[in-house]
Amino acid sequence: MNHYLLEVLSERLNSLGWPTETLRLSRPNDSINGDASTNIALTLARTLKKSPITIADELLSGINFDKSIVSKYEIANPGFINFFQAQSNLHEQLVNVLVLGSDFGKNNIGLGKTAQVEFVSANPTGPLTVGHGRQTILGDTISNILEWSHYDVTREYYFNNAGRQMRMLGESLKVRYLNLKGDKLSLPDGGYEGDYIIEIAKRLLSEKPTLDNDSDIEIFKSYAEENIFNLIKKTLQRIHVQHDVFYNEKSLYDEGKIDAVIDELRLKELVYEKDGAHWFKTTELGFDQDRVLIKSTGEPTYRLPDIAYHREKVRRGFDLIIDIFGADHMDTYPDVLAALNALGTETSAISVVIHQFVTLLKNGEMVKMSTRKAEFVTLDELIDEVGIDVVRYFYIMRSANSHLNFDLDLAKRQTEENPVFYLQYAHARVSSIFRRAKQRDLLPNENIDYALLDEPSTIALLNQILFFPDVVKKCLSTLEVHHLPNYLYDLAGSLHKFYSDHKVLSNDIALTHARLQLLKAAQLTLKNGLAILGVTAPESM
RNA sequence: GCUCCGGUAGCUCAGCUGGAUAGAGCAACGGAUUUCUAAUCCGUAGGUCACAGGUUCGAGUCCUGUCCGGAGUACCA
Repeated sequence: MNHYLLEVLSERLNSLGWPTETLRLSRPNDSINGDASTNIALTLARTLKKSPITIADELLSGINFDKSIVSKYEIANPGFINFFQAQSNLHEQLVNVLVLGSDFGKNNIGLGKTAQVEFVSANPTGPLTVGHGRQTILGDTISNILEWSHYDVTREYYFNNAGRQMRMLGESLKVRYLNLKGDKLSLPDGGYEGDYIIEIAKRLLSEKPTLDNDSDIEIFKSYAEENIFNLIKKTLQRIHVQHDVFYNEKSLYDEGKIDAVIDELRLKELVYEKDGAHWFKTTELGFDQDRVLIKSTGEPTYRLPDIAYHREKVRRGFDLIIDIFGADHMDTYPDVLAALNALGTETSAISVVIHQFVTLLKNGEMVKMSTRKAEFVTLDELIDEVGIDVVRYFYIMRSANSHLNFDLDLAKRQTEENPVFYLQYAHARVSSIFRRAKQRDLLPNENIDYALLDEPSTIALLNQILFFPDVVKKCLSTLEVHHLPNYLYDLAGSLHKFYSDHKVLSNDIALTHARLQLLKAAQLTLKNGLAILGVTAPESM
């Protein structure tokens, strides 16, 4: 109906010579105000110098609405125009949903386009923590939304296995290894204290028992890296997150991409030397302080490879490039974008999604998290406690802009009053009805009398179902995926309400068939939505 | 100091590009089950949308300022 309304309304506005820019339709909060509403008369009042009511009158008087689409319209104070959708039109759309089936909710916005989503990107220094979890699920869900919009999506994990951190990791493993052999060495300053290092040391000892203090640190480093990466990948696999590309920062060095960036920035006179370090003249680009690109030790900071990496992403030709960062990386990307712009690289394809932190509450107290000090709860532990579905749902049910309070104790004990179960239960209930229907040989009927679907909670459910594609589009355009779980929760609510209002399988065969069609649509919408979230839609619970 | 995010019911949070009487869940209280799964449904109660100005027909939503909480402001990533 909305398409139709926008079309006839703008046509009428044009013929009156009135501006159409502010023409919008919205869904009234209260269905008493119709199924669609426009404030066009209010917005035109000023420029036309007429009362909104008069404008609305004039506007509507020249339109003959198609009765099979718009059953009724009215002008409401102070000047809204409300439209009521014809039920037959609603029922046509229901049929359409059923035809689309598992494609219902998809759109073609990304058809023929490519997208790259970079997320997780944790360096292999320790297992994924509860903190990484948010980004992991956020990135994967955004990727799913993109795929639902027919983008060709590359999920990418960017990592760095060189530098100070990794050396420290190697040192830490070496110490733990030698400890196992009886050596009383203690961890270096800033070493990794986690027990997982000891586990890896044990494994290394059994595989290569002859290493000693003089052994090449490289052996320890690469062994630690390999083991930790396997750990990370196993965790990702558990929650069904699969990256297409693991991009090693090192390749940027090997292929001369890093040198190219610094050379070109130097040519632009945006780099200077001070105290033995190479500085990026960001003040010249509008920032309040300059940044180090290459430390006095000769090692680049993360900033330089980040610039090279992003430049490379743009070169790879993606139509859409999405970076998922935690709030702690807030400061890094403006510099990177500024550098790219200075280098003449187009940055309009790049979007950055910043998510706020996850605060973990344990026994009502905040747990401080640090990988190095091993003060953290791993993502694996969380999955063990609450399960994959709950983990995936919890991480994205809230806006990425808000801090996420993850109360561990609550999450553990809450398994029965969890929103995700509310959703799944709705799906299972419907499945149960279909099992019963099958037992009674209520097979799909070709002549459905959709006009029988006219009770309030039925119409409400149908409207809710039809809203799904818009929600997907909203998630896409805003990259805020929490709208989806919120929507699905409401959908489940409409479904539960319908369930308690109406018995589906009854002696009224015609009505039963009509309701089964509606349920089929509701079920597939839930299923499609849950699929985007990566949450299972159980047949029974 | 500066940059970014948040401040909405006792708690955790929604609130679509400004719209009509600000909504859920949890917690509290009351009700519904000879019925397709009660992990459900219905009802009651709970609000100065941090505060103060501004913009306009209209502001939780936009602008300015203040206060509170968080993140950053590294030759860590």
